[in-house]
Amino acid sequence: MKELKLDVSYFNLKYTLECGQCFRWKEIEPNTYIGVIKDRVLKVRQDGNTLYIISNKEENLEEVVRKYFGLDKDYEAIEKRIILSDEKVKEAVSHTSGLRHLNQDFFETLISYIISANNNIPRISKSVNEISRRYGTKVSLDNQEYYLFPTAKQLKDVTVDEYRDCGVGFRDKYIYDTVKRINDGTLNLEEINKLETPILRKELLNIMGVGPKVADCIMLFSCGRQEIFPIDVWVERIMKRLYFNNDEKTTKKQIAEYADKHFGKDGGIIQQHLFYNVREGTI
DNA sequence: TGCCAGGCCTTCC
DNA sequence: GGAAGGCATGGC
Repeated sequence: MKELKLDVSYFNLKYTLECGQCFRWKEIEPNTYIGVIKDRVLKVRQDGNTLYIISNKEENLEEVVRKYFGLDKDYEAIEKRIILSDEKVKEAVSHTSGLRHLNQDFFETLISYIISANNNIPRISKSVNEISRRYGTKVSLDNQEYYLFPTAKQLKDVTVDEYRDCGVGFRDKYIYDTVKRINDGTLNLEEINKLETPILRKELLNIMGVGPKVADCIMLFSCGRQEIFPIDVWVERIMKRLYFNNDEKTTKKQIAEYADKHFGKDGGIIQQHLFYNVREGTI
């Protein structure tokens, strides 16, 4: 099996894969992760400024990896720009330089973030993995078996109760309804992905189980809308503390307006740095 | 035991 | 359009 070797800079594999944006990567040894993406399984190791990658599928491997990890995006410029926002952002980025947005599959991200509502990351991972194990295509790497996240078509006969058995809880009916809409054509992800952000957001909000926070995560992590600033309980907490004098009465709307005004088009990546740091206790 | 987790839906005003 | 309550489930 051929190993792909790529030079990177302003890239940190650990921060990128452990910042909560993805649910299907596992660290098997320090700086080495195995994960399943859209159509293949990858083993990725970072050693300094080099990535070493093997996959069960070598076709277009470099292209797929570059796109998934955003390797062609100028993160040097992005980081140098965002640390000028203010001292708090600068402090956060100093702990998590190299954190990048992934470009994930739209459908998988949609379902994963429906599952994320009022949930915790380990359990989200468990549910997504279980849905994949039951209904996804089997692939193998290094004599180990993995499962791709299923397509909507592969899920077309799955019942509400069967989703419940995957550990998704009350979100079972939302997943069922979403899959059904995709299969009957009333929801077309490729089409809505072409829409301008405010209209795309509206379309996502029409999906059962998708509210403002989930819609924002989907747009940021799988639709390339880098200005989006999702506000979950962690981000709400840290924003209140850093920018609103810990005032309990601060609303999400005020936080969103602050982020839009001060972080602008870099909102998404700043949010990721804040999220990672507040959960680690480093800010 | 009770609270929390990358919130959302329904109901009611 | 905004506030309150319910919601599956596992970890702490």
